[in-house]
Amino acid sequence: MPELPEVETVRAGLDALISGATIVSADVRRDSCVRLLPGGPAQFAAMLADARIEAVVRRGKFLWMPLAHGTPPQMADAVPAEALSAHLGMSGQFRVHEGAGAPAPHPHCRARLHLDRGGTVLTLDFLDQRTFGYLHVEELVETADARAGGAGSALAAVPESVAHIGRDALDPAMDVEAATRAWRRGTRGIKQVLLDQTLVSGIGNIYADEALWAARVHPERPAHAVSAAQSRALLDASREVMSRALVQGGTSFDALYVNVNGESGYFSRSLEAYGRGGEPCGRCGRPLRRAGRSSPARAGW
DNA sequence: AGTAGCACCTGATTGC
DNA sequence: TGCAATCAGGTGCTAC
Repeated sequence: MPELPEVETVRAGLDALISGATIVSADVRRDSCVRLLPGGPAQFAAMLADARIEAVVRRGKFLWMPLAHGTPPQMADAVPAEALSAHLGMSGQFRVHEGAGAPAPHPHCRARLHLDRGGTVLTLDFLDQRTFGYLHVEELVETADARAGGAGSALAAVPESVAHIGRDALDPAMDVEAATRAWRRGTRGIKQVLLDQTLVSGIGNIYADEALWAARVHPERPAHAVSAAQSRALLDASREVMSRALVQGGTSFDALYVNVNGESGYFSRSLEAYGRGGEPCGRCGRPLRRAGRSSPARAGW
């Protein structure tokens, strides 16, 4: 499943291939992959036509591409007000084909965008087997934390649907003290809190389990019973394991095949906890016990 | 306000 | 063999 490292791999791949390209047309092959607009998929396609993709940006697991329309003389100070946003859900993928004669759309292809990058024909397919992902065209809005962002963040605005999402674990502008303080409020199990994208974004089921294992904190421990030191250890562990995954995801990446398949195992050999219920713990050798719903397991903390 | 629970959807796997 | 139940999982909405 795509979590922060997988989505960042996709973002970097897309950015290299389609930034600066103009959208010629959009072909929505399954209406429900486009978020509700008053005019439906037709409006979606109309809003994209002739727009130029300025960049590919990410916060947590959310992706978006600020759009510029037309080429007015005063373009220099024109700030994109709109973006094509995307969420990969559980199974979303982007694939780019360069040149004319793109292959027939895959059965899971939900939308196909035709692009032009300086005269080169590009085909951008959005694939999504389980259909939890989506595409959307929406306004960019300023958020308080975007304005307060310190050094390192170029983010000035985020799509409306991302406004409630917290800065992600690898964002240099994230406020560590505020984040760990927020984590320790409330009665929910700490794993639930790690998965709450409004506090710190980007952490999903896999990396939550890995961080909990590394920091030796039980996933069902009430958040208020987690110490400040443990909370910082959890954040550090999340960053560390996601950084390692990102390096591996980034290396095995083919320029024209933007890989998003989080299950494809490039990092799975390194996992200590996720999906390992019943297997021996890498620290103590005792079997890992499943904890909670579909949570992996834990032993030896 | 904070939290639990469910809906959303499809393909693979398991059970009868 | 064939069909039905189960699972997987991120997000967003509703209800308590």
